[in-house]
Amino acid sequence: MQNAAVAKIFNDIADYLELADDNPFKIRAYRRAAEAVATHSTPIEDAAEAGTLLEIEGLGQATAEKTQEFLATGQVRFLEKLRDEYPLSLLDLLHVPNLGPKKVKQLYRERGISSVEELQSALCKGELQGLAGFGPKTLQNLQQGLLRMAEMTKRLPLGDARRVAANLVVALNSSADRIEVAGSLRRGCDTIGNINLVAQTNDAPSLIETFTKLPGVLEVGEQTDCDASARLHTGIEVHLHCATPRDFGAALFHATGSTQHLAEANQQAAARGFELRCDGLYRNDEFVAGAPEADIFKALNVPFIEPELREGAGEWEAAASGVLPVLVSLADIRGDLHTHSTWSDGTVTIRQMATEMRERGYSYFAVTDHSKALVMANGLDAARLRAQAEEIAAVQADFPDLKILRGIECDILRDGTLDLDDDILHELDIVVASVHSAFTLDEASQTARMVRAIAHPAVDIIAHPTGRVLGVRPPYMVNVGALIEAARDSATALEINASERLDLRDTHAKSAREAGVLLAVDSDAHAPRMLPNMALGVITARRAWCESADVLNTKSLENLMQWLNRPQSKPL
DNA sequence: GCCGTTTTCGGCCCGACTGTTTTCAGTCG
Repeated sequence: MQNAAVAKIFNDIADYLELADDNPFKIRAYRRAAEAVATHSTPIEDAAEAGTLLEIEGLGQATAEKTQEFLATGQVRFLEKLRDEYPLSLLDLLHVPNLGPKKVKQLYRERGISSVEELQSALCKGELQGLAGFGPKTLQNLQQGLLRMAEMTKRLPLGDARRVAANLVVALNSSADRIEVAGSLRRGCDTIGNINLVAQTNDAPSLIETFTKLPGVLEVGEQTDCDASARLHTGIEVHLHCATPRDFGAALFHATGSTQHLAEANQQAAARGFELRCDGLYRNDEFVAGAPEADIFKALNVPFIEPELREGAGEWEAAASGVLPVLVSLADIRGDLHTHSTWSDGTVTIRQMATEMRERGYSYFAVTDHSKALVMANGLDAARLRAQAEEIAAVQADFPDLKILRGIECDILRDGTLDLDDDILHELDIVVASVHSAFTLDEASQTARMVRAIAHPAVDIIAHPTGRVLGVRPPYMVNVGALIEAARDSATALEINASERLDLRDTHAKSAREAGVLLAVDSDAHAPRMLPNMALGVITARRAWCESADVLNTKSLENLMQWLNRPQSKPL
């Protein structure tokens, strides 16, 4: 499957054209082509072979030919020519926050800066002082941008890490009896520093050799008889630990962590007269349990603690006193309350989305396109929103078992008022409200703004409440505690946005749940390929100790409709 | 560069914000 490789070609071309200050619509066309290829559900080489590339929306004559050329020769001459003009490392500079194509080009032309490292060095040495357009504030912003980028690129977002790990497991599966993902990835942390794998095998040396020779491996680190580390081309480090059938469960338990959870596990074991070693649970030097992992909990006479709870945050006490939550699972999710269509910036029609939702087995979903303030996303005003109602009704007629809720993702304006008038909001089945502007307000203003929106009687859900995008943007400054209080007082749900954000994050979601605030786990899908992200949101909800009843969209349609018509205690 | 049609050209993605200016360029969503 070459879709990702072809998409990268088009994105690189778009980056280069941006540097060259080319026609912005041409650049957009390449980005669209990249998106179209990346989200194409079958291998692009199949379409190329069948001669149906032009049938893919977003691909035209030029991009189809370049796709063919890449598949045939492994390169695209047009891109090679662009590469001759600018060094490859220049593209990395485009990803520095606060740095766009114009300034990247200026830095390259006037200071010879062609990489992130060179920019860092020039900033440190004060070499950019006096450069036109680079005043003190800009230099400070660049310094902060570099810091943010360094922090973000060190860790992989959960979704990306899961894909990398899944590929590794597939690649190694035939060489081992069994392979499991462990570490922070198994616990479902929002970002992952390194990937831990535990394998069951009787031939560790040969598995380790296979592992270190995988095509994605950039450099091999330390090795022992049963452990190996390697850095992948993507920069992420992978640890492989080999265990025997006898101690596989203990190895998985230890590799899963967290450090705090393991420290408490040792205390718990000791208190019961056991000793927890790397290869199993012992009593008086006698092996008691080592596999499966669940046997260790059984021997300690506590219920199994789900990996998402293993953070040393009270899970051992809860287990010992029999009050561990029955965590929400993906199977509990009955619908998706935050999705987009071609009416705003989604890639598929309401009908196509409905088909996807039915395939996922949902009983309902909400069409929540952007509101008019988000001009770039072609946000809807009241007139278009009313026109959309007709299309929803028409599609609904063909989907008797799937309720399509009429909704909006309404912008919360700078002063906390909503982007649309009350009369149109009250016509809708569901109102999701969120912030897409003025991220730099101070904490008090941002909090007041959002609290005002939360208290609005028409608002049902606050989407991505802290505004972060994993690996892209940190949260804005806001008092989450105050948001939770306001949400509780007005019976407003807070979202765990499952795509690219994981916002609310686990700890905040836990506080919300403890305060009695309902959480909505939503995909915020702009394309069908984003629907499976729901799993990431559910993992985050599990890390927040959520049971099914804590999550709004586990409700049956009937109960959901009842909740949407709830009386809100606080008037505006 | 893609797309749709009024069909081989013209429209497509625009406004807010910031920092640097002294009337606006660059970046971002």
